[in-house]
Order: sequence, then C-alpha cells, then structure tokens
Amino acid sequence: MARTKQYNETEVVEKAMNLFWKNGYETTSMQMLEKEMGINKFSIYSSFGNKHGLFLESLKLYKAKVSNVLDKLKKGNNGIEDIKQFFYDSVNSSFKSDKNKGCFLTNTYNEFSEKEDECIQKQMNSFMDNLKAIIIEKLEMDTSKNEETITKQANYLLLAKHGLAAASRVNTKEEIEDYIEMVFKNL
Amino acid sequence: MARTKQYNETEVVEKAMNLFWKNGYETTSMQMLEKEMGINKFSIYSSFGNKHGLFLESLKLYKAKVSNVLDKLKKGNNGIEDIKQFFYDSVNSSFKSDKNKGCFLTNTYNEFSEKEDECIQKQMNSFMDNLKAIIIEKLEMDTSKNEETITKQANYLLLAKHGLAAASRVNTKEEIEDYIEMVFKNL
DNA sequence: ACAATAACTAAACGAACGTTTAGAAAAGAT
DNA sequence: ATCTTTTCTAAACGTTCGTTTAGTTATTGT
Repeated sequence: MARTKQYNETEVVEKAMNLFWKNGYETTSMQMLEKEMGINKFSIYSSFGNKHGLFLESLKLYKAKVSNVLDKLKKGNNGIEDIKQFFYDSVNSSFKSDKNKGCFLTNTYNEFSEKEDECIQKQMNSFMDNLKAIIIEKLEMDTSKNEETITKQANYLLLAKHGLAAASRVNTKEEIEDYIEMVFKNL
Repeated sequence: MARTKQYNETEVVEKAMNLFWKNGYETTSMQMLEKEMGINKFSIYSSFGNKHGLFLESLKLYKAKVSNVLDKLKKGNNGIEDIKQFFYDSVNSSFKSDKNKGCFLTNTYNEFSEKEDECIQKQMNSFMDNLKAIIIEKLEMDTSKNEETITKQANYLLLAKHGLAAASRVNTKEEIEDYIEMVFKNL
C-alpha cells in the first residue's frame, strides 16, 4: 500500500500528556508539542484531529495510568486505612516524575472550572463521582457510622484530596505527608 | 492646563481585578479588559504601563481588600478559634460576589507556580509567609504544645487553607463549611 | 521495477494576542 | 477666544496562536 508511520501513537501521547500536565492546556502551544513529541504538526493533526483531541487523549491516558492505584483502593478491605493509602499512592505517583506537577486531572479541573467545555467537564465529573462512590463504599465498612456522618466525611475527604493535589505542586514531600497524617487524624 | 481623566483609576482597577479573579491572567485579554473597565486600551496603557502592571495593581487591591480579615485574625486572642473564624471569613468574602471564584491570590499562586515571574512570586511568598507567621502566633497561644506540634499544625492549616481556596471555586457553601468543621475537629 | 498511497516537510493561512501610534477631541490657562 | 497640553478614538503594528495545504519522500503490493 504505502508508507508506514514512523512513530508510535501511544508513545507520543505520553509525551504530550507530560507537557499538558506540567503547563496546562492553554499555556502548551502546538510548537512546544511538536518539539516534545518529536513529530510534525501534520502528524499530530492527522493522528488526533486537533489540539483539543490530543488533550482528551492525554487525559484518557492519564486516567488509565492512575486506574491501577484506583483499583487498589477499590479492592481494599480496610476501610479508611485504604483511603489513606490511596492518598499516599496518589502523591507518590505524582512525585515519581522529575518535577511537582500535582494531579493532572485536578489541574485540568481547576483550569477548566470557569470554561464551558462539555467533553472535559464530563470526563472530570465521571472521575470525581466514581472516586466519591468508592470513598463512600470504604467508609461504609465501619458499620457504626450513620449515613450523615459518612456523607460529611466523604465530602471532607474529597476536598482534602483536591487540596492535596493542588498543594502538591508547590509543597515539599514532607509537608504533604504531614498533611495526610493530620487529615486522617480527624476521622 | 489640559483635559482631565474621565475615569477613576481605583474604580477601573477594581473591575480589572474582578475579571482577572474570575478568568486568571492568561485567559483575560486586553479586549475583555477594555470592555469590562469601560475605557480604551490607550487609557489602560497610560495608567498602568501594560497588562502585567495592571495585574500587579489588581493583586495589590485584592490584598488591601483582604487585609481587614487578616487584621481581625492578627488581633484575635482565642488561638485556634481565631484561625477557624478566619477560614470562615475568607470563604464568606469569596461568596459575597456573584460567582465562586475562590481566592484571587491562591488562583494566581496556582497559575504562576510553573512560570518564572519574580514580581508575582515575591508578592505571593510575602503574603504566604505573613499568613504562616500569624497562624504560628495563634497556635502558640496554647502553651501546652511543643514546637514540633506547632510546626506540623501550621503546615497542615496552610495546606488546608490552600485547598479550601482551590475547592471553593467548584464546591457548594455547605460542603465547604463541613470541610472547615472537620479540619478543626481535633486540633 | 513501478505505480499507488500514505506519511512527511515546510511554508502559509486567518485570527487573536499585547502593544504602539497618529490624529481628533476636549478642557484649563492666558 | 486662542493656545497648549492631555485624554481619547481607532487603526495598525509585529508576534504568536491553532490549523491547513501544497509539494516531497518513502514504503508497500503487484
């Protein structure tokens, strides 16, 4: 037939994801993406349609990457202790890479909170709702708690997780671990 | 001499501040500022130099506006209870305006955390350092606490405040008040 | 070997960005 | 009333943005 692609799509999406993760959507330009992904603008457009499509693909990849730590939480049988471990796992997977970039999903949530982007809002909400459901599930393992307490604690933990992700961009690992310990002290 | 200005500089800065507050620095264009401030680009440039100068002026105005709630915290004599009230005051002054825009300083802190802008970094750090010092001062009112506990609790409260500001952009007032109650439950 | 087809390169597109500038309008001083 | 000085209007500046397109290169099936 014809010539074959000289790049692996999943590989270049990963590079794009890291750039979006570090800089956000608006600040990341096609020029930067070209350089980072190592392929031409034409190739980006033919593979992903446009910048927005590439961003959605990056989000999808990120979700896939964090799904294992989320699965671990889902499978746990130790209630609150599982949630605490999930907090630690989230932070550690963020710190694995060279620079503090926080959580890609939370960064996106913040950047797009005032914009009207249905695709991205939907991706965000589905993830958050899923996380909330899992957290409630874990909290319900302690059968002594009533429904109101569980709702309150779930909301608290979701906000704490959100704040943790936002703060992990600018704070040290020690400060963040102290924070996690304090968060769960109150439960 | 000559013609007089047809606008009040403080008034137009306030309008600019609200726009920056809502949209962030990059997303707010000169065209939007023109419209919102009700004056021409020429007037903006002659009064504030450039977009960056106008942003700094907006930050300064915001700091002045929150200084009274910060002063209230500084003057308090009830230790942790003052800090808790400060959290409530911060949230309520954010919710006074029509839409959840969070804390302008925290939004800026997040947007500029990966950029290299000495002026803005300096403004941010001075504010954060000041807040941390005040919080430590309040915590020290409980003389039974040792230094290590105070440091840990201060870091915890700073992150909690940061997270609160970030979350207040997307969460309801009820969720946020539940969050504050939980943060201070065991301190 | 050759034709067909897809992937690549690089230049250009219009639009929007922050910023500047030339000229018209207006108000105080003489 | 006129001159001077400053504000204001509006058009244009050079860049950069995301996106497209014409033309070249390479690879596969026959």
